[in-house]
This record gives sequence, structure tokens and C-alpha cells, in this order.
Amino acid sequence: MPHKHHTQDIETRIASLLKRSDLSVTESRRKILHLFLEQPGALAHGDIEKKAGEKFDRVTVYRTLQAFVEKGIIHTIPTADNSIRYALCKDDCAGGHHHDHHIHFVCDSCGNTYCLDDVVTPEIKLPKGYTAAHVEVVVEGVCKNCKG
Amino acid sequence: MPHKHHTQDIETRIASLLKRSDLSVTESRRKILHLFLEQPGALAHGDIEKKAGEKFDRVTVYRTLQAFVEKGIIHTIPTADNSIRYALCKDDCAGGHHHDHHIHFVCDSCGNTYCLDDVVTPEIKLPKGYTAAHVEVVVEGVCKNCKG
DNA sequence: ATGCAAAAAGCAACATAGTTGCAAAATATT
DNA sequence: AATATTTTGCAACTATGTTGCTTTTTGCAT
Ligand SMILES: [Mn+2]
Ligand SMILES: [Mn+2]
Ligand SMILES: [Zn+2]
Ligand SMILES: [Zn+2]
Repeated sequence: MPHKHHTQDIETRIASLLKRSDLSVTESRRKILHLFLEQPGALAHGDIEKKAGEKFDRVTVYRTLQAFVEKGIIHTIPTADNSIRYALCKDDCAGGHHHDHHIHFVCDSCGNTYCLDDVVTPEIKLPKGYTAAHVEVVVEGVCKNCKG
Repeated sequence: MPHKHHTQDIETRIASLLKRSDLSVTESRRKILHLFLEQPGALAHGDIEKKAGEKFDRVTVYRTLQAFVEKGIIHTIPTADNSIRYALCKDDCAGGHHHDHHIHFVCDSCGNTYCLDDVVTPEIKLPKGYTAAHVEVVVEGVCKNCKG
């Protein structure tokens, strides 16, 4: 029964990820983490609430996402339409500090948001007197899946 | 009375900016435009509501900002904390189409957001299959006024 | 200046988003 | 299995944003 075995693997992965982050393994955390792992893009709070919210309270979704951000499991993505989106961090974000130096891409066609992990944020030459601590780049256009 | 004369200049400027944008010159529009002109940074909706809102209805502030964005008088700035900020556009934005290709800077110290009009958004080399229509860059750090 | 048509403001009611305190339930630890 | 600790769900609340409609203001022609 290979499918069940695969599912088991994901659940194991989820449990160890939570334990590594000092979070107890609860049903809502497993469910929400599952949502992130089973698809490539980012998720808006609304998406998560729809997919998981029939089972869980709204407040639980808020608190779960908040905990995941604090623990470096997911990071937020600023978008022009001002709806926060969340995506999984790379493993080295664990420990409370984020080091996501990749850019983000929002597709006009399908609406998905992707982390382009291989595209490093460019150096920005600022005017005299300004010091940069962090650079956020969001590119909007048409994604790989929607071109044609 | 030089001060009054200066004020008169600003009011004239405001009125002509509104007329050029096919907007009738109303008290709330003048007031809100004044807020933008009398300070260098960007304003969050909340700021505007606090400063102008004692006099005007909340809904009027929403509709005024919306009209200004549509007419190319102000543009929105996406920020990490997901509170929309607005800043004045350059003159060539009028006509409904925005061409703001500058980056934005959010100061960790004073909290202000600035348009760095002279810093052009960098070229981003995307993976195969992705097409960029627009690039948004927000730099966070310490601003000119707060360094030291 | 006055009157009129069009636009905008104000109001009320509503919808959505996010927060907080607390009791009940689930989880981790012994 | 018993207990201490976390997390959940619920309720109530605040904040943010939207819509329809009436009154007021504005722009314009007389
Ligand atoms: Mn990312
Ligand atoms: Mn700007
Ligand atoms: Zn797409
Ligand atoms: Zn500053």
C-alpha cells in the first residue's frame, strides 16, 4: 500500500518539524502544515480558513499561523493588494530568525504567489544616509504554468 | 504677511492639481491633499483618518483616497506589516496610469515610509517561463534623519 | 448673483478581519 | 494513569472596509 506509506511519511515529517520547533503536535497544526506541504505556492489567511476552517475555529487559525511565523516555519509575503500571504520557510529559518533572501512572484493570471528560492534579492544602492537592513522584492507578472 | 501668501500658494497648487485630475475641489480633498504636501513621507490610512477624520467622515476618507489613486495623484505602498500606505505620485502619473518605478524605504526607527524617487527598481533575472510585468521593492532599515 | 444638474459628503447599516480573556479540552510529562 | 502545561473554542469586542440612500456642496449656465 504505497499511498498510505507516503502519507505516513508526510505525517512523520510534520510531527518532527513541529517538535524541532518546540511546538506540541496538535490536530490543527498538523492540518495547516499539511496544507502548505501539499501545494507549491503561498496561502492567504482566507485560503487556509476556508480549507481548514470548517474543522477549526478562526482564532485557532490565526494563532497557528502566528506561532509558525514566530518559530520560523513559515514567512509572510507582502503583496500589492494588501492581503497577507504565507509560505514555508527553508529549513535554516528555524530558531526564530528568518533568513529568506529570495524574491516573490505573484501571477496575474492564476493569482498564485510563489517563492523563487533561487532568485536572490539584488543589491540596492541607496542615497547617502540610508542604511538597509532588509530588502523585499515582489515581482508581478505571468508564471511558468500560465504562460502560452 | 508672507505666511499667508505661502499658504495661498499651496492652496492654489492643490486646486489646480485637483482640476487637472477632473476632480471637483472639495474641502475634504483639499484637506487630505494638504496632509500629503506638508510632509515628506507616506501616510497610512489610519494616519489620515486621525488627522482629518475629526472633521470628515470615515467613508469620505476612503472614497477620497480611492479617487486619488484612480486619478494618479497618490500611489499605494505595500509593506510587511500589511498596512497600506499612500504617497504622492510624480506629476507624470496623472491620467489614470501609474509609472512609479522607484523603490520605497521603511525606517525601523521613526516608522516613516519614503519614496526614494531617484532609486530605480533593479532588473530581476527570473527563472525560465516567468514574465515580469511589474517589480516592487521595499527596503527596510534606518533613514537619513534617524542615523547616528 | 441665482438657479439647476451633477457630484460628493454624511449617515446608517452591514460585512469582513483581527484581538483578547477565559473555561474546556488536548497534549506532554511524570 | 495522574498531573501540569498548552492549546483550543467560544464569546465578546475592536478595527477595517463597503454599500445604498439622503442631504449638502460644487460647478456651470443663465
Ligand atoms: Mn518566500
Ligand atoms: Mn512611491
Ligand atoms: Zn500563474
Ligand atoms: Zn527614520
